[in-house]
Amino acid sequence: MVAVAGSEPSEPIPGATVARLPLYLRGLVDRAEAGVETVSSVELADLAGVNAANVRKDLSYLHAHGTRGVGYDVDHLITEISLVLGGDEPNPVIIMGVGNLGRALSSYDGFVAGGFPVAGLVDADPEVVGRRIAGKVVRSVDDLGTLVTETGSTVGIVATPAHAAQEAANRLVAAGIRSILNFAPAVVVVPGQVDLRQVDLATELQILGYHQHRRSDDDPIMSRVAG
Amino acid sequence: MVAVAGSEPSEPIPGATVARLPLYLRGLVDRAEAGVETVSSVELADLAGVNAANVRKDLSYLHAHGTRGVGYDVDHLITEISLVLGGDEPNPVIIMGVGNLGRALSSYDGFVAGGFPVAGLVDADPEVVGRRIAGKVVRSVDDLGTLVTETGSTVGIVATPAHAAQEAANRLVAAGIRSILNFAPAVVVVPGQVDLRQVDLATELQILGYHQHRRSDDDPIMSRVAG
DNA sequence: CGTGTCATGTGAAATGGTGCACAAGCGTCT
DNA sequence: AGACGCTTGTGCACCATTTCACATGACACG
Repeated sequence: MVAVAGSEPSEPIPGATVARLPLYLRGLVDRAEAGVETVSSVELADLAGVNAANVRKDLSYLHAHGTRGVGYDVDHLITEISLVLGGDEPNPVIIMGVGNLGRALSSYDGFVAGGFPVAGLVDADPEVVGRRIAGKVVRSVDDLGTLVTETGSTVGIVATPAHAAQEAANRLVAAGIRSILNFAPAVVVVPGQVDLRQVDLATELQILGYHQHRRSDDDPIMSRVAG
Repeated sequence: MVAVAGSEPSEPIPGATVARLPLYLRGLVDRAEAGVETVSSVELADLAGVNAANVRKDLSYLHAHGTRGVGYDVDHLITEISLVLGGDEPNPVIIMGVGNLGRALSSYDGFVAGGFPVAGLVDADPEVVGRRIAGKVVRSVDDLGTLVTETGSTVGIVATPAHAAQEAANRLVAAGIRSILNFAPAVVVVPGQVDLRQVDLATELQILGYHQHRRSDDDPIMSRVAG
């Protein structure tokens, strides 16, 4: 059961680490633009808002080693992390659903900057199909297959209403999409080969709500102690 | 050092559990609308996409007990979870920054449905201030204090560009906001009494990118085994 | 009223992640 | 050349969370 592979066994990186790599990357790019050549794990930890030991352990999973007494080479680390996060080439995405949220995402700069240019917009509503949004013509769901192959997209974003989310995901999968980011407030099920992440805006607020509600229960007493 | 409190010591609920409560709530509301009276932990687990034992343990933290052999009372559970998540009353929110994302969030239905109506929009750009978006007039950052007290808001959403995020958060805190949801791709620091959650759209895609990139390395070999 | 079936509630093991503390290594300065 | 200061890399212990497995209890039916 040992790796028989050809190129790289590439030890699996813990999920928690992967989730932090983009943060590091952002901090590093920032520093690179400021002309800095090296960063210590402490600086990077500050930049990302995490513990320094955590940073070192995270980076030890990549093959990007630092220099003791000096720190990490900024440029080298940037290329190393970029490589781990989806290769070096841009990864075009398809957005399903151009309602309020879909439209906002279509022109979200962060996607392009992160290497995920928006390659196409798709909507089920015939009213919307054909209209030009953020410089792109909205395509019909029937064109999804062609759109995916044309653009070579492998990532899909679901920004439909909740009731249409599963259907949208199904179509994306059928069209050959490998990764889906779901913004619809609905649980979506996909086959095992497909990677799915959920971003639920209302849920985030509700989580905040818990802590706030909880605090206001205790505050009358606690504020005298902790204040 | 035992609890001296008046009303409820309210044992702290684990963060991971709190993050799942909104999911349960959504599933429960769905079932309630379908006229169902009781759900089992297995059904609820399906609805939320988690393990059934996990559901039971989560619910055991609330005081909502189920009935053995039957399941949980849907209505009772709904009110119980709603109560834990920020009380029963709606919690108005202020949105800082009405760019693409801010505008989309202003008219996002899920917020109202989740008990978080948008109470006000704020922007730093004098061009935008005074304009009407999603039925609300955009206010100046200088009016933030008044806006917060007027509306009784306790939650703030940061939807500004990255470079303005920390400043926006600072102002929210100064205005008395207790919870902040940050959509800007920047690490924001807030005082300890303030609760902060980060939602980073580009980061989510990059995380997906890792798995996809990783898979395409292994796939030629793995697909024969796992397929 | 007794029995069977079903679903909850929970102890305990397994897993995953975090953070401390320290040894090892690199560069610099004298 | 030698010593010192700084920073990495990591073993280890701690904590949170997940999951299994099972005893406990409720309901229904004969």
